[in-house]
Amino acid sequence: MKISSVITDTQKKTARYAKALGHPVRMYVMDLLSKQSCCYSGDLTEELPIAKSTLSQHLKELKEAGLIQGEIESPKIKYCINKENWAEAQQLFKSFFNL
Amino acid sequence: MKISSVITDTQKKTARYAKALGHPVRMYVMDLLSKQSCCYSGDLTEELPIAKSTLSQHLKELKEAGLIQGEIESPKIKYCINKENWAEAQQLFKSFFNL
DNA sequence: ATATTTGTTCGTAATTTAACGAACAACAAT
DNA sequence: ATTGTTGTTCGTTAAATTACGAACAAATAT
Repeated sequence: MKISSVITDTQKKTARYAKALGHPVRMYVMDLLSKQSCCYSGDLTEELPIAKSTLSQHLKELKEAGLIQGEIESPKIKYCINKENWAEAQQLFKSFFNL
Repeated sequence: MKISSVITDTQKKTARYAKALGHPVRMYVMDLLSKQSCCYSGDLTEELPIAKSTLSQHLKELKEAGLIQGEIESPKIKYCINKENWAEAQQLFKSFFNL
């Protein structure tokens, strides 16, 4: 798969962010974080009707996509938006959608 | 407690569009269509280093997500952006990213 | 009538995603 | 030292995704 020749890095980056946002739970989390920038994983577990292990997986994906980062506040973990990458995603989608 | 009770329709819709855009090939196609609104499937086959059957699958997904629609211009098929849904997606991401 | 062009569908295979409960690790509180 | 809280990791399962070539269908061109 030599997509690299035709598809630009920008398109690949945008697709990567889109993929991370392509699930209702992850969209919910990012929607929340875009408004308050931080939240506790425990709060999400209470709100969302999914197993904590499932939530953990979704948070991991958002982390790997670079959209969030976790800060340890024992015994809790505070999840915050990754401002730098969030700004990048913002810019990418802004351009993509001609906003 | 179902997902439907916590996660809004807006979030689900946005996630659905995001998912459709979450692949480099589909991002490439939509990026093109956002600029010229229509294109021939055959042109894409030439440009992209993937089998035509694979491309067909990706186009089908974009169609099912409501982002594009095909018009028969025998023997070719002209793919066009679905303006109504594209506008919706634009709006959804605009709100989501606070643009 | 036959061949060509165009794109979808079929059959298949490998990989990824999504979900759960159980087990585990880290740390606080008792 | 033991208990409780919090969240990750493990093991498993089912379903979806991605990809390909071959076969097919529809329409045009020869």
